Amino acid sequence: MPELPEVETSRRGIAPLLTGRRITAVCVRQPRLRWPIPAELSHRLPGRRIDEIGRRGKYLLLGCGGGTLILHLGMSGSLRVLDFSSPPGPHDHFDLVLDEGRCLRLRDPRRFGAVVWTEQPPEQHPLLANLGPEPLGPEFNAETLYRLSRTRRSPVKAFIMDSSVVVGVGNIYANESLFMAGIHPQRAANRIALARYEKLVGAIRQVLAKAIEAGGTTLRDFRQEDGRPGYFAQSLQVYGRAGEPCPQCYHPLQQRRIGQRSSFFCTACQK
DNA sequence: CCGGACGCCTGTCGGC
DNA sequence: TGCCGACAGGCGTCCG
Repeated sequence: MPELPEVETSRRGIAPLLTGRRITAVCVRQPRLRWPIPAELSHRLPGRRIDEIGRRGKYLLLGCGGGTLILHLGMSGSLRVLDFSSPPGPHDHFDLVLDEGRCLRLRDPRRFGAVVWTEQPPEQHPLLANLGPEPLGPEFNAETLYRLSRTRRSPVKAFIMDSSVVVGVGNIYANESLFMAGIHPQRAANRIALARYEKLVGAIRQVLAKAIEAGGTTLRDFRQEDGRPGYFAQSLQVYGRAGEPCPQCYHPLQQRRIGQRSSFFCTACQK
């Protein structure tokens, strides 16, 4: 999916178009996503104003006067803002219809995404309550990561993809960050020194920030809100590049499954 | 508490 | 050309 840079790209794209707009209706074409889209949305949402568009990890938060619509893009979701009259595609499952004839349209071929409504503070919702720090925020630092890692014997790649450790780092950016930090993805998290976590924290920050600047990574499904792809795919150093020469040392890049996810790395540069 | 496996879906691609 | 299995950006849940 959409990892943090793609979700943040979506947030930045839709925010100026949605903030302050009034919701007039909800259009559900396929309610069966990760969880069923609640039927109550059709009478809870119309009339509300969208006050702000936030993000927590890979969750988008549409604050609407007293409640929050939580959106998740799953593996294949994307959001567009367009005229409600434009014909929906086969995987356009959900529209938030706005005043002035426009809508926020969720497309999600694999339907691992989610649309959830809560009237509690969103950070208290069970989906968000146990999330770790934002990787681009001040609470994400090497000391915390190091301390958490001491009891974790699983591969460091799985460790940084654990959303209770840090949010937003998915398979692409975990691979890229570990390459930049020179750490082998399979190394046990508790066998990495503090100094190397310093480097890893810097790498994660830099990779995510650059990817946001590029509008995210489009492999197949992801689109920015105006339909353009993200352009970070051309900056990927190792993801999807098995057999190609390492950008640092020209050894062929390796691919291996670690924790059920494809992992790409250089055995010469990453220890 | 931790770690690993599974399932949810559709689309695409490579091999035979 | 057609079929079939493997795999794809996530993550909640279950089990040992």
